[in-house]
Amino acid sequence: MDVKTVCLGLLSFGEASGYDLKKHFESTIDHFYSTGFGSIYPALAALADEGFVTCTAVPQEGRPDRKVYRITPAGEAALRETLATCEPMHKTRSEFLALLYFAHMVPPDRLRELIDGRIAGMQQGLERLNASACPARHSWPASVQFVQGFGAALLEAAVRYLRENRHLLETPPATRGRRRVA
Amino acid sequence: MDVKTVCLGLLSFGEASGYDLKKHFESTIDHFYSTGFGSIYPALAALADEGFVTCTAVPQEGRPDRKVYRITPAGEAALRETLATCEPMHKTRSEFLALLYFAHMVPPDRLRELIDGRIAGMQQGLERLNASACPARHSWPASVQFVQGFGAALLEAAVRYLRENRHLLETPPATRGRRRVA
DNA sequence: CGCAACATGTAAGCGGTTACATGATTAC
DNA sequence: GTAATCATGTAACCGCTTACATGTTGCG
Repeated sequence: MDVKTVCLGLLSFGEASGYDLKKHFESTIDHFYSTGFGSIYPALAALADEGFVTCTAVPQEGRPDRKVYRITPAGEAALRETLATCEPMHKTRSEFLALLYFAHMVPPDRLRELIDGRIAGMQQGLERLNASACPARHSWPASVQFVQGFGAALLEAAVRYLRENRHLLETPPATRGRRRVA
Repeated sequence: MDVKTVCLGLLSFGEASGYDLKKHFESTIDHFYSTGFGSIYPALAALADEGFVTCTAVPQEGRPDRKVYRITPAGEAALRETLATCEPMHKTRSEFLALLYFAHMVPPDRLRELIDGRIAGMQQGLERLNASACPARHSWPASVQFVQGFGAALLEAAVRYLRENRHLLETPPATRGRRRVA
C-alpha cells in the first residue's frame, strides 16, 4: 500500500486539497505513516489521471489555486479492492534503537541526552495525539480514534520502558572492577 | 545511520561472516531494523574497501569460501564517531495501521482475519525475542538485552491494545439505525 | 523586519528491496 | 524427492526523501 492508496483513503473521508491532506498526515497519521508534499502532490496527480479522483481548482487571491480533490465511484471501488486484497506490512526502522544496541560504543553523556530527548519527543507525540483526539467534533469514523489510541498506547509503553530500564545502559559495566572505589 | 554502520556495530561484538550477520539480524534486530543479503554483502564489501574491516576467506568443502570479517581500529574509531554524532531517527511505516484507519472500507471478515493474523504474528515475534534472550550465554553487552526487552514491551502493549479495542472496529457503526431489528 | 502559514509543484538522487545466479549438504 | 540450510554475490528497479522554485498574507 503506497502513498497513493493512503491519499485515496483519506479522500474517502471527504474532499480535501493536497495541503489539507498534509495537515491530516501530520496531525494523526505521522506516527505510523509519514510523508511529505513531494509524495502527496504527485500521488494526487496520478489518482486524477486514473480517474479515481476529480479535481476542482478554486481560485484564491494572492495564492496558487486551491485544488480540491474528491473521490469518484471508480476510486472508491479501487480503494475497496486494494484494502481487500493487499498484504499489509508493518515495519519499524529505528536508528535510535540501533544506537542503543551499540551503547557500549557511545559516550555516556551523549547516551543520556539521546534518551532524554527521545522521551521528550515521545511525550510531545503523545500530547499531539491526545490533542487531536479530544475535539470529538470530527465526522471521521471510529477507526481513526482506534488507530490514535494504538499509537498512544505504544508511546506510553515505550516511555515507561525507557524510564524503568535506562539504568541498564547507563550504569558502567562493572566487570573487571573498573573504577571500584572501595 | 545506514546498514553499513549497523554491520560495523555488529562486528564490534566479534568476528562474523555476512551469513552470520544475517542470522543475527533475524534473531534480535529484525523488530527495529530489518534488512537482507542484498544490503549486507555490499555493505561488508564497502567497509572492507574503506579499511574499517578486514576479510579472511576460510575455504569450505562444497560451499563458497566463508568470508570472516573483523573490525579494525580504524573501523572502531569510525563507528564511535558515527554513533557520537549522528541524528538517529525512529520511524514506523505500517500499512496494517493504515488499513485499520480505513476500516470502514474493509469487509468485516477480512478485517477479523487481518487482526487475528497480526496478533498471532506479534506473539510469534514475542516468543522469538524471549527465546533468543533466555540463553544468557552470550558475550553480548547488556544493551542487547535492553533493546530486546524494549521490543517485547512494545509487542505486549500492541497485542493488549488490539485485544481490548478491536471491538471498536468490528462492531457495525449503528449510525443511521442500519440493520436495527427492533 | 522576519517568520509562519498558505499553496502547489518538479526533479535529482539515494538507499533499499527484490529477483536473479549458483550449488553442495542434510534432514524429512 | 524436496525442502531447508549453508554461502556469496550482482543489478535492476522503485518509491520515497530532499532540495529547489515561487509568491502573498498576516502576525509579532
